[in-house]
Amino acid sequence: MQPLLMLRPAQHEGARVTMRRILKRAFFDRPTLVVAEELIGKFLVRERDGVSRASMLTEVEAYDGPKDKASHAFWGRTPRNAVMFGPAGVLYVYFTYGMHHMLNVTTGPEAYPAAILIRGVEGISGPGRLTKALGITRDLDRLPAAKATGLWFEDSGVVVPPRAIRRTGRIGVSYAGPLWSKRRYRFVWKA
DNA sequence: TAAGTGATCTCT
DNA sequence: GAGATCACTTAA
Repeated sequence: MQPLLMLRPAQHEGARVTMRRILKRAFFDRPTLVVAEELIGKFLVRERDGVSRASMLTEVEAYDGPKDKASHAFWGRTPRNAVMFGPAGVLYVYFTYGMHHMLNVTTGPEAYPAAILIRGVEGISGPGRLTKALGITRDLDRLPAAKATGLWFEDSGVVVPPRAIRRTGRIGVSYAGPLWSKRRYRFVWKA
């Protein structure tokens, strides 16, 4: 049986008292690709009006370092992307295509620009649809991923076998050239 | 396959 | 301020 079917968000609600393990900054303060792969199978928890919803992560993309041509940080620090240059475990939410909010979480050490784009959770695929479904806007930009923020990451207890995670090139970044767009920086839980 | 939408950034 | 661009979605 697939782990995906063994523990669903609804069941997590009942198990939280003994299982809650919010991912701390130290989890994100590691190499971006490592964090990205380990995020698969973790919970993304969104709390609004006292109601929390946990969604299991199924798809993420890494944007790693100043040399990553597909990264917002490649052209240097700007007001928008400054948070990528800061400490790990901070939310980076930006608006694009005139209609979509994109949710990212920063990784790696201070001054090293990197973040992970949250592309999908169980039942929702596509980064724009995800933020719309969970009510994520730029109000959350620059805030730490923590309970006080209303958005955080949590260990689920699910162990995703490495062979269940497919690595592919990143989506929509062909402008960065084949070297960077084809790098296997996208992690997808192949259920 | 292309329209839609608006913030962001790079020029003037 | 103008113009180009954009880590996307949807309808066709």
